[in-house]
Amino acid sequence: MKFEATPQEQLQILTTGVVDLVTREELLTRLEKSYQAGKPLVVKLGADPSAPDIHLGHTVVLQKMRQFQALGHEVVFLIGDFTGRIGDPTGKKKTRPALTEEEVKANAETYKAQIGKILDLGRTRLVFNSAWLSAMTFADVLKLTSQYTVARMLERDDFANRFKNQIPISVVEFLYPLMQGYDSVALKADVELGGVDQTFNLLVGRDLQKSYGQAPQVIMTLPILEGLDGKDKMSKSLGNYVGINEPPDQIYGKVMSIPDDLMGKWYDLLTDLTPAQLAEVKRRAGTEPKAVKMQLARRITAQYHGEAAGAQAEAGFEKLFGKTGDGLPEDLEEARLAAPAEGLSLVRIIVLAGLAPSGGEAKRLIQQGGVKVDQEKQTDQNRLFRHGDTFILQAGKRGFRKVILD
RNA sequence: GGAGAGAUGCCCGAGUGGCUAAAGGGGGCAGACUGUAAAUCUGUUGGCGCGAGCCUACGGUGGUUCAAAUCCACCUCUCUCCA
Repeated sequence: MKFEATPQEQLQILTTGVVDLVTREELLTRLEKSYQAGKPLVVKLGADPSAPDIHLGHTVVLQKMRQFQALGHEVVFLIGDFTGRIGDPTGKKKTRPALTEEEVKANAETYKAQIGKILDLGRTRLVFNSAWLSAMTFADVLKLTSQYTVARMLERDDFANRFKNQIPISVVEFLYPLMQGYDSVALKADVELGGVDQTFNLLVGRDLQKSYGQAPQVIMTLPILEGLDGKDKMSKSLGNYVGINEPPDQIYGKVMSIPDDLMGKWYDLLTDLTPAQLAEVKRRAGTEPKAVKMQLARRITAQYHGEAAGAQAEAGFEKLFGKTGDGLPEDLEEARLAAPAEGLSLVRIIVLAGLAPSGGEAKRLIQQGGVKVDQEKQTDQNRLFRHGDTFILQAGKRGFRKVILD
């Protein structure tokens, strides 16, 4: 194949926004060779098979993948199903259950549907590491483990800290980086991408490739995106994430709720503004933070749902929270509930409508003044509603339902 | 293999026989204030029940007791020191 961009141009594009690059020279050399031979580079990205919800944090790396792809390289999306199938003992009590083959497949499909919003699926290779890992014999594993020392393993921050603080480290955990590194060997990866927290694992891949007689992969790490709380990295388990599959209103609203200090970074990592535009945005952030944040929310929403949806989400937001709005969301989710003859209490309705996980929680919401029916604050948790009643129920800041009692 | 320490609610952590659904902190949620921001203040934070109350819960199992997170036995797991 032929490449449009010269190696130098490619290098320029690919290295922007990258935290660590090991090494720049190697990358350039590979790009040159690939350019001359008309042979695309193999670019690897690994994914956890058990958490198929792609969120904005993942997109930082995926966007880099797309750049490689757009330049004509071969991107490989690797699903680490092997570890998923074995189960993960590190979680102590809640030992992650081993995923079945069906679950892995289902998750892979979910991934596909989502990464398709960013990558060109037709030119993305989807692979499972069980393909080679499950075929390894114990002797193969020993050979693999003999390539690394405990001291080197303990270089990883995570391990070093736990070791120092006397927190258990399972021996299998030492195998994970080796497995991940071996994936690079199996794929003959030219480049591996990951978040900065993956640096150690990516470096292991380099070492192993050398051990197995391959040229070591170039590694590129990208910044970690903080989640909605502005403190921790965005992750599903912390609940501070924005999934790219979420409805427009959700995405818009969630983005609006991030701390101001985070706006700059989100602009950097999640939008494709030019450096000049970014500078302008950051300058304005100090004086008109709300407008700048709304623009951010709109842009991000539009990326996954289109411009129209972005604009609509913004209008909905204004209606809901703006000074001129009526405090109601644009699209109310309906909850049709079957009402018995004696009626249904407010508490039950809140639970049945899915606005609270338990009756106790619903009562709390009412007691704390967080529940409204048709915009009126409710104080009687036992208030009865009957067959035929229709009203707008609000529980908490964000929970709205149009309730219809049949 | 030997000796010792430990396992408590989402997390950290107090609690050594009843007053303990379990102090305190963090986090979460709600309210006030705002820009669904931050900061601050207040409240709340196992489940069921309108309620009296009932159920579940302090690593696991069994036991002592009118009564156990607390005492005993065994088990599981973790850490430390020695070998």
